[in-house]
Amino acid sequence: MLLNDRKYRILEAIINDYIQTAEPIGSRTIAKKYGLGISSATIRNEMSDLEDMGFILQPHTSAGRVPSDKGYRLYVDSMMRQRPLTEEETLFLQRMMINNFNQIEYMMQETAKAVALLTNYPAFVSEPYIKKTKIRHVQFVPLDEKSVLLVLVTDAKAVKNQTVSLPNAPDFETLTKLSRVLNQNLEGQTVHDITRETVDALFSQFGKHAYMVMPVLGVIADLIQAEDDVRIITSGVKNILAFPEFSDISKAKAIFQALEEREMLITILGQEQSERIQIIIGEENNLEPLRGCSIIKANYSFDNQSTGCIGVIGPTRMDYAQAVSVLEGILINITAVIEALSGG
Amino acid sequence: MLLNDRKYRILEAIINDYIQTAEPIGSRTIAKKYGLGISSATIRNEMSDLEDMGFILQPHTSAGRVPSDKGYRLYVDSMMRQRPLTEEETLFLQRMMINNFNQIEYMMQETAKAVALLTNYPAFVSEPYIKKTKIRHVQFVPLDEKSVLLVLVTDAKAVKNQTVSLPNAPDFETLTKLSRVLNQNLEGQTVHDITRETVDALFSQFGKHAYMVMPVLGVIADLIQAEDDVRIITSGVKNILAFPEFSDISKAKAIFQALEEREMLITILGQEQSERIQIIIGEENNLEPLRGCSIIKANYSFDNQSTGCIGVIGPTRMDYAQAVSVLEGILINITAVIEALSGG
DNA sequence: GTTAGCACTCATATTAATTGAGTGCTAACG
DNA sequence: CGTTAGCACTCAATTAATATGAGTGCTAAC
Repeated sequence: MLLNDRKYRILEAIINDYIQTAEPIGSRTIAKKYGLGISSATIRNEMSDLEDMGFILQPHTSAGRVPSDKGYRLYVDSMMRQRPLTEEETLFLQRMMINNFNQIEYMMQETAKAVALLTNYPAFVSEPYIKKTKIRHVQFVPLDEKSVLLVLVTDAKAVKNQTVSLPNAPDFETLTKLSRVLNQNLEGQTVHDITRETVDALFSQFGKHAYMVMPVLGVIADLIQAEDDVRIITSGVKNILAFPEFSDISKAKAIFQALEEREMLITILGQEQSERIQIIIGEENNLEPLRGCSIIKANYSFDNQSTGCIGVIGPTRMDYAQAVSVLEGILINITAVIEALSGG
Repeated sequence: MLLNDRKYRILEAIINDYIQTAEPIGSRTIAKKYGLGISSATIRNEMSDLEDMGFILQPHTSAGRVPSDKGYRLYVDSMMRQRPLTEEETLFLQRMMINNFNQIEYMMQETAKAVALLTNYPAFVSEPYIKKTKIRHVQFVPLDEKSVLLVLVTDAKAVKNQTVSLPNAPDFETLTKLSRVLNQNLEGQTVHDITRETVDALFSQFGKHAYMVMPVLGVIADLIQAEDDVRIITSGVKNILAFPEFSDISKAKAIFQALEEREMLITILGQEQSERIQIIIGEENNLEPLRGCSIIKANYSFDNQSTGCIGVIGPTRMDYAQAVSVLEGILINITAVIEALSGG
């Protein structure tokens, strides 16, 4: 059952208006505000049809109409108009990314902040996820008599470091040698690649420093383990307070609660990653605490191997066009920056 | 004008009750709930006196009484009873600190989280602050053909790293040599200590890799600069939503706003650091957006050189005893952990 | 000095009345 | 036949009127 042009335009007016005002909208208002050239009575008839079709609904008999999830779905699928980012916005994003390109954690943090700022919705970003992180380089850095810093660079160029406590730490020269030994044996491997033979080799090549082998391998395993966990960062959660939908403190609290729970976020992010940008409207997500919220997420990938996603969450009445535009802009710019920096 | 025992006990009852219920309390309730052995009429007379003295006040003529800032001041200065942390709480804190001792940033983050969790108030932690960070160790770590990772360890054992982009990066051997050169020239210095002579020396000792000197020094300067900035981390800001004082969304929003502004936080933290634990009640702080809030902060120091503070913020009616207990516990445990790890 | 008793105050809760945005239906119109 | 004017009807939200009750201060008696 297709919508005729008039119904289509009326629905469009209702949704646009509701996204802006959060108030149910009536026939008379539509007639006055959106010059469609028909009377309010006609609009009433059409609205009655739209309601039967399930695109809009009435909070109560004497109120105006409000878009339903199905209505929003139609909207995002076929009537929403995206706008490209302004030059300013693009510049802002690019500058941020270039500044933080080498520190993946800051980059995520800053990206989340940027998205929250540009959309005015709470934003979340999941770190690039690689199934099996490989060791690209390990190196000791002297710290003091009883500890050595171990720096680990992964194949995704993430840099991690952790102190290894030892009864007494070797000097700079020795550490340099040991660093070389470590690299010769471990470079290019995942934690699971490390065999008994490798460990044996390390023990013998470390010579009188063999006592270091196990602590060091432990730290490496920990660091990679931590790297293999998906990290999720949120920003601007307080933005939710600006929407009348959450003027009831208990609802606001529920959102805060939800966005603080890792499990919840992972569930959100986990859903299929096929599309470039995915929109989950209202009841389409089946997480109890997030009923009445919509989620927009953009899946990005990195070197064709690590993937992650960036998204925002808001009331079902959120400004989809705006949010999608920003996320789209981020995707484009991430790609651009990565290419410029790694390709150039 | 000293309070007699009876007035003292009545005031105590009022404050304790108000901290718990957030409702003005009347004479009859005090008589019934807190068996002081006197009638409500007597209590009324005493309360009238207490009001004249400025310890309590009446929101309106026919309401009960509420403690004034002056009342709270008396309370925290002389009638509040601290309780030691439970064994569980202590264990929780110590475990957290030991786990994160070597990664100062995580440690701060986790400390803030812990304080927020134990007190149920928003918490903030400022990073240990050293006026002039000294270079303890610098080292190159190979990354790829066009970049080298620079790892910097400061005298506070903070580890920082940043990629240096170069037209073509030297190999491992060379980097090791250059690392040594760098250390010989820079160890123990602050950024301001670096003289023209030092730079000249680097240029000549770097030989054909002299082109690296300026980029490297730039990165070092940046890292130390960033380190010299005070960082402040907050956690559990949403806890504020649990208090009826902030059930008005706009007030909650103001707090969120305030705690997101670095400047504001620095002002809070900046105030005199003489006392071990400092309590700022209501109007005693003169930051407009935080009117009606109290702040409790604990100043810690680290190796007698770096200092910072940990605090919570809440309604003036906050549970001072509880919050002070937790902060006191943290101070004790920080010291204990530091001594155990560095001394042992 | 303490307390019972009473008149008084005033925020809050309750109820009632009013308003007005919005609907659906019907009948007339081009 | 599709469109529209008109009208009766609905119901959340606003306003006004009223009642309630927790609390006070004061006075007079114990």
